[in-house]
Amino acid sequence: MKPVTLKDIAETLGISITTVSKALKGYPDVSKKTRALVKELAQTLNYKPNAFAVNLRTEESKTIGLIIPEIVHHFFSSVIKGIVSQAEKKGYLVIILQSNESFELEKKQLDLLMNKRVDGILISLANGTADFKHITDIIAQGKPIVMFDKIAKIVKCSKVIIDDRKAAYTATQHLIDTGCKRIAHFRGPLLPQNSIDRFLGYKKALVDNNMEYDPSLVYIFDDMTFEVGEEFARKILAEHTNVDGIFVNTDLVAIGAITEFNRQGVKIPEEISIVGFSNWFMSSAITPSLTTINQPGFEMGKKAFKQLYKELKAKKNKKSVVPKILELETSLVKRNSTRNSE
Amino acid sequence: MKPVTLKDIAETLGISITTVSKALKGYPDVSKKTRALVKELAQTLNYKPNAFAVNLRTEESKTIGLIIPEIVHHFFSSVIKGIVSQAEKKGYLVIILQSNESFELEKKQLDLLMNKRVDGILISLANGTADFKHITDIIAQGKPIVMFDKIAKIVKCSKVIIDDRKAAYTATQHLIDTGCKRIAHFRGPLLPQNSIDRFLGYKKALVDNNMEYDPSLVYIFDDMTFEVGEEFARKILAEHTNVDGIFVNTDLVAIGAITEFNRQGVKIPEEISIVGFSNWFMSSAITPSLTTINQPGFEMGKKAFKQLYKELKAKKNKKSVVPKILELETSLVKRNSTRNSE
DNA sequence: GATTTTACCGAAAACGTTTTCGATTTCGTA
DNA sequence: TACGAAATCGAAAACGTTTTCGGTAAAATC
Repeated sequence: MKPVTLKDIAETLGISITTVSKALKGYPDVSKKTRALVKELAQTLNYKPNAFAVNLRTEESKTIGLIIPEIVHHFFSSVIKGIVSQAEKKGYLVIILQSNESFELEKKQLDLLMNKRVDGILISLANGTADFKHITDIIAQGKPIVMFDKIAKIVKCSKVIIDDRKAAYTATQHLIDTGCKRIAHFRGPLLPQNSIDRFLGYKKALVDNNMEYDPSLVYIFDDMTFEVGEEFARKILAEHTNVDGIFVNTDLVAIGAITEFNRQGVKIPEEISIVGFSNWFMSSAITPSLTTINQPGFEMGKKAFKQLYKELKAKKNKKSVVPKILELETSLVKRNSTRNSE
Repeated sequence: MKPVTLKDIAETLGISITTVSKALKGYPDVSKKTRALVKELAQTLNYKPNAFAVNLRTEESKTIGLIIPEIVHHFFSSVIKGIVSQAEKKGYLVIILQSNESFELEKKQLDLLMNKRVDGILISLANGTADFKHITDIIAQGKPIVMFDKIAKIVKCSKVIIDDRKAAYTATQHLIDTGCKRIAHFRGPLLPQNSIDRFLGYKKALVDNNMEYDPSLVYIFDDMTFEVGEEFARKILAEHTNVDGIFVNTDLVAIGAITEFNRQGVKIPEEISIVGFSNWFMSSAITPSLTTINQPGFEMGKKAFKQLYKELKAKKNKKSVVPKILELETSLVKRNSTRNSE
């Protein structure tokens, strides 16, 4: 009934606990014979080291924490998958918590993870997070932490991101290249860096092409829902009949807009061209299929863990690490919601 | 630098470690005065109990494991969210692993969790899992485990499910009630219980209504993708021109089919009515919106954890638990992919 | 045969907590 | 004053592992 321990093996073999431990861990100072004996008995008794004891002794749990704003979200769940798959390969398990886009909750979850003494932390910031003391405190304690996607530029730690500004620039430029003259932007919330950068990329593309930047063409939404896309599509039709292109912060909203335009008989891309962001799998399914920016979530998760792993290793060897910014490549996926560029 | 321990507090206060521990944990045999002193110092020193030591001593980690076939999936990510949110309320953290619908991986992940000595396990079986020794072994060891969604009826443990057969029956009956005379079924893989039950519900509805059950109208798919929906829609049009209703195993595939029918100019619901399964949020977004069965993922996650929690408590009090089958209510969500029932 | 080297083993401390149980002090009451 | 009860405290064991360090026995060297 009780799980078998080193002591059990030692006693039945008439040797010391020390030797058993060393035999199992491949220490050189134990004879071939006893090593074989120990390993065999451990096998037949189905011995599994008590993780709690190992944790206490080694001061590490081979467990990392992950804080994410929202689990039910295609992009984030892809990231989770990337993290979990990579962590598993290196023998790490991952504890998931959700901040629900709340700063307060984010702090609380971080605290939980620290109390559990996870070896390291992966985090994508909540939209509302503007104060970073909870993060810098952790860094000060020497606990490895890496941010991804929704990051804070000001905080000194490793990050894995995409170049939102460049990607948004590319998206907007594509609208311009395919003949759009008046381009609106469905922007995300005011705060998170992504949202800001995508907006800036949009704006810069306009300016670089000598097109007027008109603030009234920027629609801000807090909730990234399908319905918001529908609503903004209606607004555009009502308020700006001359708009012939829209760069949307995220695919889901873009698809909502497409649905509404379809319903109203507005021709895409002839009358209005649309570019989304994320390359959600539904964007190739909708009619017309959505031109969008591919945002590699799975890859981001993998890279984020890999970086954290490096820092965990470094910490073990008492080496210091210089924070690293990993920028993943994005690409424009041309589909049928924009015209052909000649 | 080093985290503060009970010893640190004891030494600066000139009392024993025992008393400090008792003061913090509210034992009655410590005076108001020292209790206050200890608590205050603990506060100012920001003392956090070493989770590793607590784990070792108490033989529990306040951590549970969760194994899921696929993280990037709307239904499952809803379940995850339900589990995590509920677990957090009770002070539990959750470790997520993914079986990738592989039996071998499932076994391996279960092993990992057992080695980590999680307090309990939540699992939704992989499609390929037909042998359950890895599960019963765990039950035999007295570790609480509860299954959800994709379960094994034969295994004696608590489960939280929906009545797939009944829901499928309702869905099919709705097609019949709205005038469909020849109803096809896009069925999931052969193995998992859900897939079987939904098929059986479909079949029973036909028989109960004196309609012919025609095996050639049942299309089996292994991958639940949008593309499969498109493909089967084409097949239906090619092979069975008289089909006027389809009950589809899952919304994503149904939406693929709708897209293809739209493309081909087949009128929904006039020429072909469609009912899906899951109530994925996109099913209200597509045109025509999809009539479907609402499958409460978040709720399922919550209930699954609650049941596990009960069993964890029971185990602590050395009480035995009788496995419980929790059946969640589903409902038919009528939308525009089926006709009005008069 | 004496000495050094090598191979092998185990005692013991340590990680930080929880909890039992016995010891001491304080208090109330006769 | 004396005695029992109540209040308060601490020593010590225990959880199971890892690792240092010293010790003994065997093998190698001269």
